[in-house]
Amino acid sequence: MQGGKPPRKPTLSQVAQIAGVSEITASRALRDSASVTQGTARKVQEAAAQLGYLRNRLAGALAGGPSNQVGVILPSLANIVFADVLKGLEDHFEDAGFHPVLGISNYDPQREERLIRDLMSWRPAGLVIAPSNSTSASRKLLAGAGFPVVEIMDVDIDPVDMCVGISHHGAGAEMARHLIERGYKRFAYIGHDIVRDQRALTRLNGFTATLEAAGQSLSATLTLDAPSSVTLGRNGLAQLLREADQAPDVVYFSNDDMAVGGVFHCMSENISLPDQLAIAGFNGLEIGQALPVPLTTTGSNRVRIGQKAAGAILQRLKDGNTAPAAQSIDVGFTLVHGGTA
Amino acid sequence: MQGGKPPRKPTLSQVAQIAGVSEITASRALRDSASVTQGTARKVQEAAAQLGYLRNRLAGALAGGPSNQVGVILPSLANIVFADVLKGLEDHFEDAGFHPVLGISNYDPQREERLIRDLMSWRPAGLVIAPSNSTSASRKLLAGAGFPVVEIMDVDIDPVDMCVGISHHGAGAEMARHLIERGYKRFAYIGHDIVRDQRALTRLNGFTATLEAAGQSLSATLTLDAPSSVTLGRNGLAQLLREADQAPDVVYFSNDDMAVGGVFHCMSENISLPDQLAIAGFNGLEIGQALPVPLTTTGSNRVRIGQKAAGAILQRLKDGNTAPAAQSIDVGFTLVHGGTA
DNA sequence: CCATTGATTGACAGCGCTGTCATTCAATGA
DNA sequence: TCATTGAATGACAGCGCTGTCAATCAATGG
Repeated sequence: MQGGKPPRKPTLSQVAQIAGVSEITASRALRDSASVTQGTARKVQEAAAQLGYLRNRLAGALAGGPSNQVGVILPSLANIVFADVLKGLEDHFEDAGFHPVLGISNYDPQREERLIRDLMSWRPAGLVIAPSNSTSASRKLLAGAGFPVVEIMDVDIDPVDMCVGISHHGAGAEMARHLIERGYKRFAYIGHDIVRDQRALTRLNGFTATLEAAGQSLSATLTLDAPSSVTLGRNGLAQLLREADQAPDVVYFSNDDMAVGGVFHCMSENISLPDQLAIAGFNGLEIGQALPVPLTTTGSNRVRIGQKAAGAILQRLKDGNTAPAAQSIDVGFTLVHGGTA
Repeated sequence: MQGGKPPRKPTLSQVAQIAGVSEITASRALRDSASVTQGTARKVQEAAAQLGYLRNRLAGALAGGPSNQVGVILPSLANIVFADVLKGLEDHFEDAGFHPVLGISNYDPQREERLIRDLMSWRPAGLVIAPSNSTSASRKLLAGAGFPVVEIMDVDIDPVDMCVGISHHGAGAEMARHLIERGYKRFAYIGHDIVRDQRALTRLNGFTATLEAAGQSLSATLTLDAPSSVTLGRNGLAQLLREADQAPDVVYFSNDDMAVGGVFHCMSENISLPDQLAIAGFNGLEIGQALPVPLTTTGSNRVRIGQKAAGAILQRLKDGNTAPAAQSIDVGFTLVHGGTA
C-alpha cells in the first residue's frame, strides 16, 4: 500500500473482453464450466487467470445469485460446548462450500436481536441460532426471513422454522430417575447464571418435576450469579456443604464444568465419591470422563447437533420451497454411567 | 412458506418515499442519524419501522460502503486451541460490530487456497489466517488483497502484511533449556501429524537445536501420522517405551493433548512422574493444569493472539492507508512449571 | 431437402445501495 | 443590507454481476 488509492480489481467484463465472449458467457464459464463449450470455458479461464480475476460475490448475490454464507448465532465461545456445535456445523457446511458468519450473543436477548438484524442484512442462505430468550422482535424477524432458519440446542420449544437439539427437560428428568433408582434421598442442586442460561433452567425443571413425581424433593439449591466454570462449581459445593443444615447425599450440577469443580472440592477435602457424596453433571465433556473417577453425566451430542443443523439447512436449500414444513430433529441424549453417582 | 415466490423485501427507496425524503437522505439517516436533522431522522426511522425495512448490506458494500465482515481461516476446530483463538477474535470484533466469516482449512494448503479465494470474493474488510504451508498462489492473493491481512500463531515467518503470535522455535528452545537445566539426559519426542502441523515441527526444531547446542540430542523420536489426541499420546508413549533400546528419562510431546495422554499411560502403568519419567507438553491447556500432577508445559496465550489480531485489523481500518507498514506482534509464551518435569 | 430440436450464446435490465459533487437555505458578520 | 459560510439535502451515476428471455446454429429425421 503505497498510499495511492487501491487499484480496481479486474472485472468480469474485462475477462469477457479478453476471452472474446459476452459477459454473461464468461460468468457462466466461471461458475459452471459445463454450461458452455469446452473451448469457451478454457478461453475464459485463461483470461481470468491472466488477469488475476477474482469473482465478486457481493455483486453476484445482489443480482440474484445464490449466497454461500450462513449466519450462525451462538451465546458464547468461552466454553467447549458451543465450539463443538460450531465444529459440527463446519463439518457439513465446509464440504458444501458454505461459510458460517459468526455472531456471539453473550446470552443477551437485545444483543441477539441486533445480531439477527445484522446477519440478515447480508442476505445469507440460512441462519442457525442457539436462542437466548429471544425477543418477540427477534422471532418476527426470523419468521419473515425468507430463508431456512434452525434453532438449535433445545427441542422443548416452538420453533420458528426448524429446530435441532435434545430435550433438556427430558435430560434433567432422566438424571433424576437414575439418581432415585440408585437410592439417593437428599438431593441438592448447584447451578450457574440460570437467568441467562435458559436451557440449564429447563433441565432443573425436568429434574425437580421427576423428583416430586416420586415423592422426593430438592433439599438444597444454590444458584450462583456467574457464568459456569470449574472454580464456580468448586466454590459452590464448598458453600453448599458449609451452609446446609443436613448434608445432601447427591448434588446435581448445572453442567460438567461445574460438576468437575465439585469433584475437585471432594478430592481436596477427602470426601469419597460416590459413597460420602455423589455428583452428577451434564454434557459429557471429555474432561469429565478423563477424571480418575469418571463423571456421571448426560452426553449431549453437541457435534451431532451442529451437523444435523447444517444438514437441515442444506437439504432445505436443495429442495427449494417444496420442502416440508417446520420440523424438529431430536438427536437424543445418553446417560453416562460414570463412577461419581 | 406457502410455495409462492418470496415477497420482495422493502427497499430504501420505499422508506424514503414514505418519509418524504430522498433515498440518499434516508440512507444517511439510517446509517448515522447525526448526519441529518433530528426531525428527518425520526421520520425516516418511523417509516423504516413501519415497513419492517431491513438494510441490504450486499448492495451497500457493492456500492462502495464499508463491510463489517472479516474472513477467518483456521486449520481445525477439533481442538480447543483454535476455538480459543476464535474467542479472542470475537472478543474484539463483536464489540466493533464485525463478524468473522469462517473457513476451516483442515491443514490442507490446497483447501486453504480455495478458502482464501472464496472469502476474498466477498470483499471482506480484513482477513485473519492461521496459515498451513500456504501455496505461493495463496501468498500472492493475500499480498494483493487490498485490505489488512493478519497471519496468526507464529511470528517466525515473513508475513505478507501483519502477523501475531509467538515464536514456536523459541518455545521449543526454551523447553529444551528448562529440561537440560533440570538435569535430564535421555530426551525423547512424541509428535503427531507433523507434515501438516508445521508449527509443531518448528517447536521440535527449536528443541533439538538447543539440545545440540548443549551437546545433547534426541535419543528417540516417534511421529505418528494422525491428528493429535489424548489417545494418540497415550499409545505413542506405550509404543516408544516398548521399542526404545534405552528408556528415555524425559519425553517432549508435540502438545498438551498428546502429553496428557502420556500422563495417563504413566498413571495406568504406575510409572512415577517425574522421577521415573518426566513429561512436557505445549499450550498450557486447562486440562493439563487440572491433572493430579499439573503438566509442565508452555503457555501459548491463544485468546490473546486472537484479540491482538482483531485489534490489529481494526486499528488498520481506522487509520486507513496511512497505517504503518508490515508489523509483527509477539504476544510471548510462558514456561509453566508443573510437576511432571 | 426442409422443418424440428436442443445446445450455445447474447441483449437487456436491474438487484439496492452509496460516493461524489452540486444545490439550497438559514444564520452570521461587516 | 448583502456577501459569506456551513449545514442539510438532493441528483446522478454506477458498483459488478446474474436471471430471463430471445436469437443463433449445427445436427437430426422424415
